[in-house]
Amino acid sequence: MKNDLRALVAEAVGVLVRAGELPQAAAIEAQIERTRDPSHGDFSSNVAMVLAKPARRRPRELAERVVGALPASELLEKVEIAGPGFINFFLRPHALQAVVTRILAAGESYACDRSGQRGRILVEYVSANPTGPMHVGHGRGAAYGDSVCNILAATGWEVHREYYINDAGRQADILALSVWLRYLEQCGERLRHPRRAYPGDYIRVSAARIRESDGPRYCRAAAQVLQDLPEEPVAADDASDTEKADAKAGQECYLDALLQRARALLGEGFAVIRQRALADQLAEIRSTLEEFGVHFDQWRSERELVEEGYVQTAMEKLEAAGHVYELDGAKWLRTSAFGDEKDRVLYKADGSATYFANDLAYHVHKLERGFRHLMDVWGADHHGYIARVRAAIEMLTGRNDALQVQLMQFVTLSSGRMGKRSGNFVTLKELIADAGKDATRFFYLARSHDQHLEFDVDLARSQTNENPVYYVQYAHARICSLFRQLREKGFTWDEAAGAAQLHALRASHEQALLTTMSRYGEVLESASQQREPHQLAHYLLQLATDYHAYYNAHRFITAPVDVRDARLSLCAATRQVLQSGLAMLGVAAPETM
RNA sequence: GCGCCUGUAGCUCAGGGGAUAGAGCAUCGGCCUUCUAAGCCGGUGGUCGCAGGUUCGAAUCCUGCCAGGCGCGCCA
Repeated sequence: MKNDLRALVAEAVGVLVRAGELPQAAAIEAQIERTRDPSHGDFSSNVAMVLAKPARRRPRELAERVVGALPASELLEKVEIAGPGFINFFLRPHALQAVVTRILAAGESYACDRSGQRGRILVEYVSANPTGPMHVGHGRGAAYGDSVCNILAATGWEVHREYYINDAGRQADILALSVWLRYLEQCGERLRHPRRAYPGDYIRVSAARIRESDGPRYCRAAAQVLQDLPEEPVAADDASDTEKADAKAGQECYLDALLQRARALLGEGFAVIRQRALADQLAEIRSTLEEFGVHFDQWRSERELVEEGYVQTAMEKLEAAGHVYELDGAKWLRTSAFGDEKDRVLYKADGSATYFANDLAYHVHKLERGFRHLMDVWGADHHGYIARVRAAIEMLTGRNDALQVQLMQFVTLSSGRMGKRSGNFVTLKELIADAGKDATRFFYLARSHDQHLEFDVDLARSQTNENPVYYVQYAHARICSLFRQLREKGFTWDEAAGAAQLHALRASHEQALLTTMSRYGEVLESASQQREPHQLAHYLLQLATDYHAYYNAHRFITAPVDVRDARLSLCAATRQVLQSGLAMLGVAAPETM
């Protein structure tokens, strides 16, 4: 509908351009917008005000000319010029009513384009390290990524959803070490758990599982483990910042020494423990995401990517292209030549690859698989990482527009629910168990991802009218209930009669509801282009508001026969849009509440 | 110090060049013998962080401050 009007205005402007009344290039600026105030019609255009200056004419006078050049359209009731030069379009009631027929005919595919003709896009999201349970920050990226994918897939994109498993590198080693040290504890050895090792109870669980299945095979005497190792440095509470930084660095060194010792004492056993520990964490992550209704087409292992040679190939190409140099024993990538603020290390002085080296190979591999568009969903703390990945992609493919990164701002929990001690944070699983999948997803998605999110746990878990997610779900359930009542009372909804009676839907509540429903496609498209599911969440709240108001103002089952079927058609169409929109957010549309 | 995000009603947030700035919660007052009151109707409440600038028009764009968050690793 918006596009129809845009075409009309463009045509009128074209006529004026050809008549020499407007400059050539001006036409592109024309905008059509929904009005805020119904007295301004359904849509308005600012074209006359925008073109006034280049045309050297007064806005209202120009508006007259544009309106005069407007082709006839059966969509329009009237066109008015108002305010400083707005052209306001009033739709004929029929144009609005027809949306009901279109929705009911299209069903769940209403306003959707599932052709995939816009191209293939690979969306990587969550990708939480399998070194512990998912927390509430990961949940935001999961809900966002999943919903954006739903929206993209409904607006012409062929979407591939991927989770990158960071199962190589130092963090995975530290996980393994942490599990092993707990395992030793459970074998009766007395060791102090390192401060920078993973502290959570889930580490003990993994350790116990290994002990149960493999027995004491990996047990070594504490004295042997700690032999010749220095004390772990500790900074006092009142230490200066530099002292604390020194202690932290020392603790990392201590951890590295322990890692080396673990490898020496365990041999192949260390890799076994690491794989077991990673598998445990990954299983926990998978089950959490399953509960959250988040699915992936592919889980891609960093370790496998390395083993399959993709990193090696990428590094050779970068070296061949002369982008790599050595300094202080490390291999560096000249990313600063491609917009990064400094060069980055690919291989550390100890010969091991950085996370960045593997990750850039992964991104290039994504492009090689035929995805022209890549989207990554990251926490805002990874902001500084964007430039180097873009730089690497550009070095290897010549493209600087391939990767779009969406940053999730931080999540905090309301009312002091944040766990204070590390390893004791609130997990996503706990949040879902507490507030429910639907409320959790809706709360995440109702806020712009650009905005720090204060998650109101008490509100999300409350089963009262204060909780906004129920407001939308209730509108859907209410309509379902209406049709149940209809059957119970021996009435039927005659859809054909409803279609023929649509002209009866002229009440202000009906007009408002019809207008909101006709916006669905525009909102979906905007949410898709902006990658902003929260637009859809807000739209659904508005749609529910319009429906509840309508429901309270009118009767349906007991309405006069000449309007009853039309009203029921309107209700059925509303239910369809609610259901489709909630599906985009991954929130259930219950039939009863 | 540099980079990114944010500052809008008491609280949580939409709106991100357009017409009198919106919603939910909170608060105050109405509406259930009739299809779910997890609902509806109405009232109170805002110098859009501050100061300049651009524009016919600025909460929105630009600059500078102020405040908060997050980064600035041979961690991932």
